[in-house]
Amino acid sequence: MKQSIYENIYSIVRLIPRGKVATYGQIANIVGSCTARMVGYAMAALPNNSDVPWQRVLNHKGKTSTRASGDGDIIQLKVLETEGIRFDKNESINLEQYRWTGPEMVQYP
DNA sequence: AGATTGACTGCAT
DNA sequence: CATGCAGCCAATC
Repeated sequence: MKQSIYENIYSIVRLIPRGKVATYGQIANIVGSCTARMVGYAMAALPNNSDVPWQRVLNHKGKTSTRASGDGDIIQLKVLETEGIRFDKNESINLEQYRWTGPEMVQYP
């Protein structure tokens, strides 16, 4: 089937291993043909029962960015804790520690 | 076809 | 690191 830009983004997000997270810009960089906004838009269009671990996608601040500032992000935090990710009191994580470098990318200094 | 918006990022302050 | 402004591209009206 014709893979839309969304499908491309979803494929990348599905590749994120457990216990790792990626930023919207990172996903956009891996896809290469979209921007951070597209990733966010794709996530927003994602159904609640999709097989895409959208919760592993955070913003550049290392915090969850859901549409609402209410409970939506709370669910995300809880799921990520189950993944093995620890959040600090500010509900943010160490991006340097949990940053996913990509499906075939290596860690850069 | 033009204007608006959006689960963002980067740089400046 | 927080806040503010600009840039980015696609979807929606």
